[in-house]
Amino acid sequence: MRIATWNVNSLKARLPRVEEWLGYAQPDVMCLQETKLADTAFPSLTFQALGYDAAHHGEGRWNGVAILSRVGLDDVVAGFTDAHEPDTDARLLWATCGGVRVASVYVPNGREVGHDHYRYKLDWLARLRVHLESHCDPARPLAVCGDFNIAPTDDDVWDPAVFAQSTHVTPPEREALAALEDWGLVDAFRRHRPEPHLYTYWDYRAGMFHKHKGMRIDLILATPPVADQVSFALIDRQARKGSQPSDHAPVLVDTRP
DNA sequence: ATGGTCGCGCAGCGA
Repeated sequence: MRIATWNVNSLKARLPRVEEWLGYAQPDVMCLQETKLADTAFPSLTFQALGYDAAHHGEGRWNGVAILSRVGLDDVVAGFTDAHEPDTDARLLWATCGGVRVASVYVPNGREVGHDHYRYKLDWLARLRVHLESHCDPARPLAVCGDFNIAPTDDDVWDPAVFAQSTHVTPPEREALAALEDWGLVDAFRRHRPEPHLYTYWDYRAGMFHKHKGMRIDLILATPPVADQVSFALIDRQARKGSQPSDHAPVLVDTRP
């Protein structure tokens, strides 16, 4: 099974590129983030015509996550299901696809260290960990895919010195990510591709993509029943090139049957 | 890097 994730930075703006990508990459499950669409504007029929069932959790101008699947799409749940206030943002969607519980996640950016949004980011990640503890089992197939807005290690940024004291690399953020791994998730791409300086995001500004100055912040975190079966892993840099690209590239992993 | 571009939506914010 091929599982992919892509922060598309507006599905309306990116639909032609997404259709093109589905055509040549042929994922079985595709998680999308930053669709920036209301549910009523989500192009379900376009994906249906390409052979994909789809679920979307959106709010309109910002955020928005989706899961496309051609191996079944069941038990769809949007957001957290706990006793706390519902998340103000559309950042989390669950579905079961081909026997794998899948989450499409768009972790808050954090904006600045010390900002209210930075606290929201850390709280959001802690809440995700609690959700895993209460709803999921690390012994069963699970893949949490999306834009985590965290570079797990200094190997995942082009110049750690530039990012010192910045969001995406701070110890509290990395510890929050490590807490997910402590529960039982494995960075499936990294396990298969250990070499440093492989990125999934490059700022549109200043020709950062062409200078190879990026960050690896889009992750596929999977439990061992999935992660142990990965046979291939790729960041598709081609998708970051050409006309009207997202500022993120898709990430995919293949698992053995 | 903190200039430099996008997307949204029509000013300026968020990333």
